[in-house]
Amino acid sequence: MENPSNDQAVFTYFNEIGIISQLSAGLFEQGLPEGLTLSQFSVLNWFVRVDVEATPGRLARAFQVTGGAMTNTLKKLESKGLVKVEPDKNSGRRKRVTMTRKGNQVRDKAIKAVAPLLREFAEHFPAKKLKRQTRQLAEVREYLDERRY
Amino acid sequence: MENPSNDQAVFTYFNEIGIISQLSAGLFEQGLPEGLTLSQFSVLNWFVRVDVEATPGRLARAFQVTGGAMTNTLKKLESKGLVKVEPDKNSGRRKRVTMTRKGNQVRDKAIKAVAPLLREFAEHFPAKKLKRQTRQLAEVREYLDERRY
DNA sequence: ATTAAACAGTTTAATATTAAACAATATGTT
DNA sequence: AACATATTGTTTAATATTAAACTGTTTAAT
Repeated sequence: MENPSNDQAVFTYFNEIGIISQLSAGLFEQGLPEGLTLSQFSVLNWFVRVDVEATPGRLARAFQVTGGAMTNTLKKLESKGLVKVEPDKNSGRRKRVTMTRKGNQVRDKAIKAVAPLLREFAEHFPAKKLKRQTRQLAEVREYLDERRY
Repeated sequence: MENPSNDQAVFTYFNEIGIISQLSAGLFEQGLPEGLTLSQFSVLNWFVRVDVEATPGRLARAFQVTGGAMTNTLKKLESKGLVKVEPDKNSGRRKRVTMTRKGNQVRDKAIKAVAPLLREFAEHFPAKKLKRQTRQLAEVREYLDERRY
């Protein structure tokens, strides 16, 4: 063992992250309407924040999930009438995903539903601190993303 | 909307955490021996770091998972001969979980297997920075833990 | 033009997790 | 002592995810 205590520090770090991921996802989903999962909500939110249309592959990459997982998420969203999935006119293998009006409404409803939770959290962890942490986390996320094959 | 940009900051924060959790778990598990999952390894590691024996409930609480999840994890570990699960002599409803010698060996092997990954990570993110972040994360984790019902 | 390789998306089987129902045991109240 | 309640652990059904196999389409090389 070259430096086991450092190893332990790294391990503890990821352990904390894992638990927070689990707890926060649970808290979020409790509040979401229409039986939305966090993944489903995230896709809806993406359409507001990033772009009005996407391919399944682009979404899968954006959320770091497999294509299969995104297929499943989009199917659920489509069956709830929240997104529309059409063949791409320019390419026979791509598809074009867009959010429906209902999708937009449900997303707004979801935002309102989780707002109190977010506010409460923001009171305990001020925006400045949070943003600094987010930057640090983004570095780690980018590193891990590049690190995998 | 009272303060949507703050809401978005909180959401982004948890989003980064979720992705890191996913990526790091994946990287970890790729390296682990005996087909160990991260959960299984974490339990073995716990026996080295925290205590030599435990009840299933104590472990479930330590890792913030449901009892059912821990039952499953312990069954897998038991079937691999890495832990022993016995009835508690003092209480008919509790059980006593301990790590076997093989469990100890496999844990050491696992530590060695992931060490290069941890070292590489530690080079990019120095211990001091990491520990500061870990403290901040622990605050958030504790808050979320108390926050849920 | 053929053919091989890469790419986009889906399907399948396996699995870890959760919530809820359940069984067994212990604790506490009267 | 009897009975209600709480605790501990397991089981069950549902589900989100992954890896791998598969289908269809596009691109590139010869």
